[in-house]
Amino acid sequence: MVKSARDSVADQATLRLRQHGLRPTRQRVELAGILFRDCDRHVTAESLHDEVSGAGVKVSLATVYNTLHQFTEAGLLRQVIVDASRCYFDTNTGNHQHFFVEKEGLLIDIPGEAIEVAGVPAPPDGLSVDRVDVVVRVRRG
Amino acid sequence: MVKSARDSVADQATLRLRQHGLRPTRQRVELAGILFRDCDRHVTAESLHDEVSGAGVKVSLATVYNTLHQFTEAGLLRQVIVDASRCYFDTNTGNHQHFFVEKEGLLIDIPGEAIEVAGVPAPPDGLSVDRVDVVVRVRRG
DNA sequence: TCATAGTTTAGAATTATTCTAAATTGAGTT
DNA sequence: AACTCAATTTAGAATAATTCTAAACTATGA
Repeated sequence: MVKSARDSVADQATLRLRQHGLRPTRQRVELAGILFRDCDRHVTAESLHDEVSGAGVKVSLATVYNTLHQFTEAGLLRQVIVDASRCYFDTNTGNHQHFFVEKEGLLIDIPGEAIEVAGVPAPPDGLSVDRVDVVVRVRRG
Repeated sequence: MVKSARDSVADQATLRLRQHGLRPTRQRVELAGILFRDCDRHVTAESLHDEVSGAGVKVSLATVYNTLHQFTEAGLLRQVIVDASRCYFDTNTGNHQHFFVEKEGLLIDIPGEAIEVAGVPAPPDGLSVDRVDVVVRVRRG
């Protein structure tokens, strides 16, 4: 029996999970496989659940939520807040910003080096800057 | 009977509502009075409902939601998206950005002239920029 | 005063998310 | 391979913010 491409994705995922102190369960390996096989993905819990279910894998929605949060804690994902009603997770954890097509719920990365935010005043006393998020809201047409 | 300060706030609110094609109902006048009496306020539906209720005025939460959206449509308010679970409304509709203290749900305005965002790439084909939002996430300490 | 379209409201419905407690499982022992 | 046990998964209930619905109310112009 030869190793399939799928096995290699799973192996990569398993390794990555172990490196981040996460036990590589079947569910986490499947989700990590989907999330990190390709680059720069933006998912919601629902969209990821649909995707993994569509691939014939049985993972509960609760586990998708748990896993997204654990991956975020572990630094494998980053949360993106652009919509009051949905929470997005981004596989790109580096310095970058986003275009957001509200109507379609579509996020597009903007390289961090491209954008520069100048003139941010010092925050009021007792506060320190955590990070600066830029959302470029765009629409068709 | 002399005119009270409260009446004058109500008169201003009434005028403003008429100017924007909104019928000045008791509820809308009360809410507009609270929102626009002072400058630069940031509210959620819940916080505004608490505030108006606390002032002894009876307005349903549904009406607060309706009113916030109508005011936004009319250009009297602007929505601010900084939190995945709550929706904020800002009485400052001009060009400006925000500090956000996540733990406290606190928004602080940054004048639009202060901040400059440079290097935003052209959006992908078929998309045009609606606006650019900057959120400076800050924390105590 | 009347008519009526616009508005308000209580409560039900919806949506995204989190919680709970019981069942299952991964991984290190024996 | 069987055993143990803490970590994980899960179905379904619970929560929270928001929206919807349909009936009651009200501002306004005739």
